[in-house]
Amino acid sequence: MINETFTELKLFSFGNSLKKLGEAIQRDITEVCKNRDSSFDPKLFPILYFLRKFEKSTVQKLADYLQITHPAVIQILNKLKELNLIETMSGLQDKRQTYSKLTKMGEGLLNNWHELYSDIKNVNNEIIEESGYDVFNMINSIYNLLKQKNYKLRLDEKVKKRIMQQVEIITYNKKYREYFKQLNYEWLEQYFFVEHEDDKLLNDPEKLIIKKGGQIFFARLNNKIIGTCAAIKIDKYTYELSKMAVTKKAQGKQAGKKLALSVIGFAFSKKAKFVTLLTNKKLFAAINLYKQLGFEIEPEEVKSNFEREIFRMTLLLQ
Amino acid sequence: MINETFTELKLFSFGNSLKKLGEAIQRDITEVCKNRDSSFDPKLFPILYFLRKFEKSTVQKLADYLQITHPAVIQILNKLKELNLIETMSGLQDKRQTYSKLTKMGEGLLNNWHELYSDIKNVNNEIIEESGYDVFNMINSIYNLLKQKNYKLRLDEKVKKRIMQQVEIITYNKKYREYFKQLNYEWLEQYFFVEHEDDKLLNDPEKLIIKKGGQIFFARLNNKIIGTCAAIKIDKYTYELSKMAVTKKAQGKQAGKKLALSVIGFAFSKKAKFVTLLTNKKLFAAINLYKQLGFEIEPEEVKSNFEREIFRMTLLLQ
DNA sequence: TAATATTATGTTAGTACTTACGTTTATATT
DNA sequence: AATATAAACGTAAGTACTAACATAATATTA
Repeated sequence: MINETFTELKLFSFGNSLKKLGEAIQRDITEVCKNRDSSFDPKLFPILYFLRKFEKSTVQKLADYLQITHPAVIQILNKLKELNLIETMSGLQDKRQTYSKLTKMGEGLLNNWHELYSDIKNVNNEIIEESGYDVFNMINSIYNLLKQKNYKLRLDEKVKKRIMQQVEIITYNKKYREYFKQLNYEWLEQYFFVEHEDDKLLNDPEKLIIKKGGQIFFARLNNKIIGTCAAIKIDKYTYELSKMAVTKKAQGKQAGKKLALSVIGFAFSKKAKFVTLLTNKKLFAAINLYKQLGFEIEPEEVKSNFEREIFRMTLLLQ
Repeated sequence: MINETFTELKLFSFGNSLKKLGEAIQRDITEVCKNRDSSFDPKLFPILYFLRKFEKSTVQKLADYLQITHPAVIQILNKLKELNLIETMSGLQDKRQTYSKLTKMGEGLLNNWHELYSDIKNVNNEIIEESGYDVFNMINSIYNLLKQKNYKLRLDEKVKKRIMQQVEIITYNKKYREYFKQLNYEWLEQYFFVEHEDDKLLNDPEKLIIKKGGQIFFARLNNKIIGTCAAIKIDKYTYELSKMAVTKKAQGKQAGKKLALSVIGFAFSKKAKFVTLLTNKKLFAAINLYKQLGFEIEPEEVKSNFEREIFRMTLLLQ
């Protein structure tokens, strides 16, 4: 029972599991090294090794190749300096740089350490081989996966998808009429102001939208109506996506996308050829959504009787 | 060129590589969570989750199942307490224990977090699946390998084997005669004192050992003689392993084992049936070595003319 | 039953990093 | 040439742990 819990949690914190395993191994190595005569410190080794191979190096170069931050490098370099294993000098051409190189003592120590270093490598190799897993390729492939598409993006996608699944779309029903008006008022008052034309439509949607062959959709999340959108019939071939409004509290939950998709679906089911809409230049998020769904901006800007800087977008249904 | 260096170092510090990968993933998760509305802290989650499932728990139980140390648990519990997410009470039967359980607020928060928790699990799962590696089994199998035979043991074996390979064994030669005496004096003076009987043998090994069909072996490491041991012929079937001495500076380098093996090999090549020796109760390390090589303690303790608490061990050659 | 060992928790200090920020120098842009 | 921007390094402080120690309660054993 407890093990099940643990397995579940492991998937949640598998980064931590990797970290802990790595730490356990490093701890063992450090402990073993400490108890040997020449007090080999495995933490210091990689930098010394690198300096032997390349004679001298700047801080940044060490940080890059050891894949640690530059303060970490500096802290190790300071220790090495205290132990007289390296010496540092500032760069000749570029005075910002600090070059480090091994002292005679450092080289000597490195030679002493070399055999223990090999032994440790052999033990690690033995463990990896015995485990039967290609640990290095695993590490690399996970690194690369995260480089291609970072964690944030992956999680954002998952969250959006989940929320979208939770949002239900329902069609018009008298008892929701007030929501149609309220949501649109909230939206209009936020961005513009409510005009007579709007008012008429919002107060009698049944007559002006439904009875004329259109439809009104509502988005529901946890039994609360959070958004609405209308499909208004223009002619046999054309429906207008209009009166899209999502309450501010529920933004980012993909309700708009789902509502728009419902309108498109409705038009398609009526065998229409076009879905068209009017939108305003400043509604960036909405415009992006429409583009994502395949709407294209009409070349000629339209002057409407609403006092807004608006233009038309149209989707061609196959 | 640099990449080669890096690959070599990676094998040396593969524990660190694992650790860094794990850290990178955890950092991403923590960052994403911080930027969400309800400031979900992934570090706090496992304990809350565990407490919901089991209602209450002691510190130790949490530490065991989360595989962290108890101070780590306490530090997280303190944070949870500050946030009023848990409350603690000391155990009723066992007053040493401290039980923690969720508050109403903790439960509520956990419910809020639950969906994001699932999303994170899904992302992790996605990454693991995309990588194509069975990461969890890998982690487990490495843990188990280290449980079966810990790192220290593995490394000790490697070091011993390497050093043993470096120690050469050579047979008697006039120019080494002084070493035979010196090394034994050093050893005798450390543990006992040099007696007349010893002195005779050490001063004329050629006459008293070699000419009587025995042999004297020397252990050489980096062109320095570090140990010696004699095979003294007792009769046609029996050789005595005697005058084993390894300089203190070179102890732990398996020279003793290699010398003993040389004596056994010598006796075997002479078609002997027994190798026997006298040793003292207080020489634990030596006794262990002899046991390891197959020597068995003779049941009756022997009174020798040396003033020591000694007994005989014998190896039966097949 | 007293002495000793073990267990459960708490505390402190250390470790091996990190992030955040500041300073100096170099490079690009206007 | 003046100025903005960026890079390299250094420092300080934080983080998420650990090891080591201390203390009190409980269990075991002579």
